[in-house]
Amino acid sequence: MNLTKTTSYSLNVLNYMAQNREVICSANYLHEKLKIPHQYLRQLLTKLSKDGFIHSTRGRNGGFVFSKKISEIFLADIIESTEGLDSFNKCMLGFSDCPFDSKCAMHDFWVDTRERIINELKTKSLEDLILKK
Amino acid sequence: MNLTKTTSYSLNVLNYMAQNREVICSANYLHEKLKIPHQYLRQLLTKLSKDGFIHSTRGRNGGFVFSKKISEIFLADIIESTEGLDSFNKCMLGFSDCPFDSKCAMHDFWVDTRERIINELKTKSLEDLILKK
DNA sequence: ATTAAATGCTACCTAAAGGTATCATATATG
DNA sequence: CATATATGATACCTTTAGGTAGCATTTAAT
Repeated sequence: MNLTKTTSYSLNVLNYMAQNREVICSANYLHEKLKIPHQYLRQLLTKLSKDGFIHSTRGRNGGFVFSKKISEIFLADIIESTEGLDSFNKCMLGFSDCPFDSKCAMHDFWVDTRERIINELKTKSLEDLILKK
Repeated sequence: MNLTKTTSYSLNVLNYMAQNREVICSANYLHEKLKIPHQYLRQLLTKLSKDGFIHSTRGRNGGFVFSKKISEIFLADIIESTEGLDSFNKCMLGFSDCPFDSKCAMHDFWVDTRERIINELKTKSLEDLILKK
């Protein structure tokens, strides 16, 4: 009942970059700061580039910067790109014969709860995560 | 952000048994009814026996029956036995440097939400899942 | 130009979840 | 008793998420 490690890594990276926008972050730099496995981190960064969150520059002094305003990057967008949000649209108990439309004993509870969570993730942007100093 | 397949299988089995308490369910019978992989299902049933939810009888006409009242088996108990409930006690975003006690931007939201979920799972028993006919 | 330091790409490795096969043991029934 | 049908136990296989290695390409600094 939690986000995948890969999703947490991605959120962690983008959160760090949001808190430190003055620096161009290379994979190596982020690896040292966040202790995320180096090569795996590089794959994630390439994916985040392809998905349009960040932009890469190659060569010496290269690295990654945001390709759009951090107030326009919502947590749901990031989660969607790494693991999808489909799990919220299913029966909470994972019953395949219990389509989300029908009413199992958990239905009303889960409709309400998942709406709260989805809403939170869709409205909370990276900017909202910035720590007040 | 969902329960593991193994947990869903277990919930599905116990839910079926709760709805059909008149029959002694063999692994083979449950396999045919629920389409859960036969041998994997047998492992799960053995585990559910060891964890005290059900009781097995061997030999011809053997199978599984509940070893306690289904009003005393809560969803949280089942989830705890298959995948644990630890994930609820961690930072929602999975940040290892964000202990759950401290306050990241998701803190208040997650404290509230996880309490609702945990409470639901701890108070909903298998009896509560029984379909009114 | 050469080199150092960066990303792009891609093939491969590892660990864990999910799933299979099989032998041993128990028991009801003919 | 023999047999069919159960579970117990355990070793092994498969798939997927997570992680590594290394070559090609790009670019800044010397």
